[in-house]
Parts: sequence; C-alpha cells; structure tokens
Amino acid sequence: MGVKERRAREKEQLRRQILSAARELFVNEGYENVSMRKIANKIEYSPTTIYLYFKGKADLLDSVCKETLLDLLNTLELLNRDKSDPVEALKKSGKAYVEFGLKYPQDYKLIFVVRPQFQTGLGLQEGSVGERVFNYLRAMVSECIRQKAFRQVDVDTTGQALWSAVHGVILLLIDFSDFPWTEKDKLVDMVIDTMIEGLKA
Amino acid sequence: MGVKERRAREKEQLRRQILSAARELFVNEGYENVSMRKIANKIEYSPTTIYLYFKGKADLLDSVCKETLLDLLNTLELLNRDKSDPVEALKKSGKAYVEFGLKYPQDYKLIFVVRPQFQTGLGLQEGSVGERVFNYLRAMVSECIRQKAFRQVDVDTTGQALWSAVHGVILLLIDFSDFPWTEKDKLVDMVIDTMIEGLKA
DNA sequence: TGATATAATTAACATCGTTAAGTTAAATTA
DNA sequence: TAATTTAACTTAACGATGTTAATTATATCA
Repeated sequence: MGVKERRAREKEQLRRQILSAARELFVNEGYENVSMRKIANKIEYSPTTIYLYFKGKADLLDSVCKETLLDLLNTLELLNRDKSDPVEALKKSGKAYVEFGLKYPQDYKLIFVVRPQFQTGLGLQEGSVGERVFNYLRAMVSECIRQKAFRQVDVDTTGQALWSAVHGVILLLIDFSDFPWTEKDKLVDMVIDTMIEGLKA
Repeated sequence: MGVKERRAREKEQLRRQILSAARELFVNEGYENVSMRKIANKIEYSPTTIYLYFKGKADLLDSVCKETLLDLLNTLELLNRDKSDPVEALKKSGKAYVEFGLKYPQDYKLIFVVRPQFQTGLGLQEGSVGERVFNYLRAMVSECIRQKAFRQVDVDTTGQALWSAVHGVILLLIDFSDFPWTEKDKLVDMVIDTMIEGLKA
C-alpha cells in the first residue's frame, strides 16, 4: 500500500535534485548560458527527463525563483514588526530587503529582472509569492499612515514608490560593482531614509 | 579619385541601415527574440553580411546601446536648466530620464542591467557616456545644495540615491508591465517628489 | 579587356529548446 | 509464477540559433 507514497517520494527527490542543479548553474553561469543538456549532465540524467518534471526551461527558472522568493518572504516576516513604531519597522524591512538582494544578487536578478521577460504570466499576480511580499510592504505603509506618522498619501502609490527606490539601489550596487559608490550602508540608508523623510507628516 | 570616399560612404550607409533595423527589432521584439537572420531579412541581405560590419550579435547590441545613451545625454542637456530653480530642474531631469528609459526599455535594460559587466565605454567607467550622464545629475544636486534648497547632504551619496530611485521605477515598470501599477505618471512623480521632499532643507 | 580587390552569398557546424517514439524496469493482476 | 499494464527514462530527431569557412559576384584599376 505504501508503494505509491515511496514512488512519489522518489519523484519528489529527483525534482528537488533537478531544481538544485538548475539553481546552482543559473546563479553561477547565468540563465542564458545554461542549457538543459548542461543541467542534465550535472544530475546524470538525459536532458528529456527534465521535461517529465518541468514544463521547460522557463518553468524551471520560475520554480527556482519561487523558492528564493519564499525565502525572502520568510526573512521579512521573521523581523519582529514593532507595531508601535511602524516607521522604524518600515526602515528595518527596507534594509532587510536590500540586504537580501545583495546577499543573493544572482537570484535577485533572476526573479526581478530576468524572469519577468521569460514568464508568460506574471510573478505578482493574485496568490503569487511576489504578491504576498508586496502586500507585506503595503500593510506597513498603511500602518504608518493610520498612525499619522506619514501624511495622507495613497497607499498603493507609496508602496510602489518605496519598492522602486530599494529595487533601484539593489540593482545599481549589483550591476555596477566597480563604480565608486559611497559606502554601501550609507547609500542604502540614504535611499530609505530620504524616501521616508519625504513621506512624513 | 573620390571613389574610395564614395565606397566608404556606401559602407557607412549599410552599417547604419543594419543598426537601424536591429534597433527596431530589438525594441519591438526583445533582444533574445531577434535573430541575425531576422535582421538580415529586414534589410534584404544575407545574415553573414552583418558580420562584415559588426563583430556579432552582442556587438550589434552594444552599438545600438551606445547610440541610445548619446541620445539620452543629448535629451538631458537640451532641457533648459533654469539655474534659478535647481529643484524644479532636477525634477524635470528626473522625469525626462524616466521617460527616456520607458521609451527605450530594451536599450535601457541592456545598457544598465544586462551589459555593464562586459561593456567598455558604455557603463560608468571613466570617460564613458554613462559617466557623463551621472556627472550631469551630480551637478544639479550640487546646485540645489549650494542654493540651500536642500539641506547639507553629501553630494555623491545624494546623487547616487536619486539615481537609484529613478532607476528602480523604470525597471519595475518595464519588467512588470502587467502589474496593476497606479497610473504611471503618478508613480513616477511620487518617486521623484518624495525623494526631493526628503532632501529639502 | 583582363587582373585584382572587395562585397556579399552559400553551405556548413555546433548547439540550443523541445517533441515523439522507443525501451526498460517495476508493479499489478491472473 | 507468468502475463500484462504502467511508469520512468532514453534515443533520435526537428527546426532554429549564432557564427565561420569557402565560394561567387561585382566593381575598380592596369
């Protein structure tokens, strides 16, 4: 009777093996430089086997990204959000978001830069992990307004603007690592603090 | 005797023709979805002819990007910078920068996201077009501080922070075009205005 | 005109993502 | 246990890609 379960377990194991090989290759060599055959070689299966577990290369990438996004969401939610000081909480989350992006630069780019192009749907649609991350940000902004720490700004627009700012600084730091930036933390603080200062009542 | 000159002129003409066809296809269909054969078809030459004028697809891309960057620099410098109101000038330039990024999304991504690692003369190295664009921004910030419209912030950090913000909003709008953003101009204004508000004295 | 240089083409290669057909091994049924 | 069904995996192949080498056409100069 437990044979089906064992089989399912074995299938899941190979699925994870594929995913893990794909992640490592994508991160180290870049999505476009990784072929299905290369992934297959790494796990010592034929290339077509991958298609029994994933719809295709794009789907594989999407699954890798989803894992990373869940990790990010988890990181953010673990931050003890002090409701009494939502502004400080927002700052903290913003910095954590940037830190995450800089800690996993390739993953970050895969999710937020590479993936949208290759995906037919969207990583921010209803029920997606991306949407949950954004909702988290939205809720914090909302709380800042409710407590009148921020002036009466539009919640959606403000959330999107804040996201833009942190997104931008992450990508610039990643992509122009040779550029003579001022000290990294100073720049990140400047971006976040300036935005928040501009929103205060 | 003028035969050499005519030949050179003809050669240059075809070069520009290739470049123009490549730009149109890159912008409309995306870099990865454009093949050398497709470009060749458009100009009614054989695919290999392109290799007599460009090193390869990547070189073609870089050339397209360089053109675009020069165009951006020109656009910015044409903005009549009213020295009497540097804050307004900064806003105007910021919006122009975003508009430019959204007008040439493919080019923008290629210049500032995809290619920085490999490029010479296009990124932010000394003497590059990118550096000139950044210096332009820096000068405006400096003027805002000098006229005491901004508080006594660090010029470099501030310039980099502002750049981060506009860079971020451009990329989000490009990459997540399906996302239910609030009206585009409203979001862009929010990003720029909030940053500037946060910098005021 | 005929030789020469240059421009453009044809043919081909290796590799890509992906599909269809075929094979092997395990699980189920009799 | 023997036959049959089912699942997992592989081999072979297709069309398309970027690019190179060999070849042909074209225009210039003697």
